[in-house]
Amino acid sequence: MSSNYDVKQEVTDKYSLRGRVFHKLRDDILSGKYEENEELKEVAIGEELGVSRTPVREAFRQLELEGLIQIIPNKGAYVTGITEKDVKDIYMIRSLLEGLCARWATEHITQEQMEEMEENVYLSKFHAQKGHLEQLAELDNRFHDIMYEACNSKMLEHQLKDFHQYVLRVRKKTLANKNRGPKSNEEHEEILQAIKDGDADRAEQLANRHMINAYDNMVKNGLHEAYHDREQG
Amino acid sequence: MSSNYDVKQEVTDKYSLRGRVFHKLRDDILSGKYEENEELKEVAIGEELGVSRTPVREAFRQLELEGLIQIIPNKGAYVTGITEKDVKDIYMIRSLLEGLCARWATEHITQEQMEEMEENVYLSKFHAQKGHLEQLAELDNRFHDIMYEACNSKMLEHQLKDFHQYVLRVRKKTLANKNRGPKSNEEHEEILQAIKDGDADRAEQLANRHMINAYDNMVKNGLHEAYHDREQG
DNA sequence: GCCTGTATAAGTGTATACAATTATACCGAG
DNA sequence: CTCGGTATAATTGTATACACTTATACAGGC
Repeated sequence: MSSNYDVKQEVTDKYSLRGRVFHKLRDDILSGKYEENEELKEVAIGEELGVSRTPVREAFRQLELEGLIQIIPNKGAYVTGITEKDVKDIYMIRSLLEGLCARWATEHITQEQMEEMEENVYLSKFHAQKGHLEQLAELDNRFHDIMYEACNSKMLEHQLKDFHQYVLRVRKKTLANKNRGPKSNEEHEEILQAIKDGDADRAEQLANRHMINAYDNMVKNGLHEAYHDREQG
Repeated sequence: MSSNYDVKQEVTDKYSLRGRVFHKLRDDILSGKYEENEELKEVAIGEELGVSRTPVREAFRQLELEGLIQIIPNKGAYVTGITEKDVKDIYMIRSLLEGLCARWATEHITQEQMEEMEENVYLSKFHAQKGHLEQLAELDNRFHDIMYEACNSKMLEHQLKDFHQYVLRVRKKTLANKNRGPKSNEEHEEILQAIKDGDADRAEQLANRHMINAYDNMVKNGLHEAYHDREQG
């Protein structure tokens, strides 16, 4: 677990060399600039970004914590691969935790958060009709973030954000699917309704199902091609 | 997600300075040598262990990932506090994940793992009768570790081990309670039986309940005194 | 007395030099 | 040609020096 429990710190991070290296490398890994299992060399990265090895090394330690690279002592840092099974496991785990999150959110959500969720769902409908996939993805992320905050548990929030980060690499592919966007938003609306009704059981169940549906959809639409020949035992 | 997905690395870690600093500091924090919110200074730690600041700094980054310290840029590293609510949240989250773990373990456990579990339960009975709390705690940990391995998901295993690590500081207190030891082992036996029967639903439910019981017991017996006046908003 | 600003000290951030480890290339023996 | 070993290079690990940021103390103005 790793990482930053404090949002403010992440901001501050951007102003330190280590922070900048960290964010740059993370973006590059998530965007697929580096191949899986590709070795990251300290000097090469350092020269590329115009910094010395020290901040690079420290950024590596952070990336390892985020699970994006694996550091083998005296050997090197390698971009971690996610197997299909890993993705599946994460979605199953997330399914449970998103459910718990929805339950707690039902009990602790503020008026303000509720309103932002409503706005989110409303806006999503519009962009879904127009086929604006980019905005739809953005709103989808935000919907979940609001719920993470609303659950009033920084432990759970942190966990879910970590997982979300982790599957981001894969998630792009599934959001490019035109059918899922609208369907996903319908489910958001149902979850929101349950929260508004104060029905924690139903909210949990729906959020649970929402994740499983997202996974099922992803499997049907291209997870395999995204990970064709990179599986490991 | 803080940390090491590879066991071999942890071993290797012990032979590097950074690794040694990391393990030493972790043990010290978990054993309560440092107060909550105490500041860890790079030079002081370095001098104490006879190393320079570099490995200390890198160890800090790892500890931050494990959630044991919080690093504030340009200020310092502070031992993180766990509030009562954090502990409660973690146990609720663990309850779900231990349940999932038991379910998957039912589906994937090997003959060898099953036998070690049986031996574990059997031995625990003996030590429970004798009142050997130390051994009982050890076996309790091991029981869960076996299940984590048996679930055949390195993602879930990693999560659960992280959480376990996190509450270790608190857990000591609850295991010192004479009543819980035997009761806990009885529950282990039931879980094992469900796994043996191939009844995944029951295994999940029992493991679920097992965690909640552990938490309830802890609350009744001294969590409060361990965390009396250190809560935060 | 309190507030503010500046000087000093302490501590972290970064760069670099050196040590240790690991990978690579080359050469010789079989 | 292949296998093994050694020398060399490349890369990571660690220590240290310097830069920058933050905290502290003290002095002066109000």
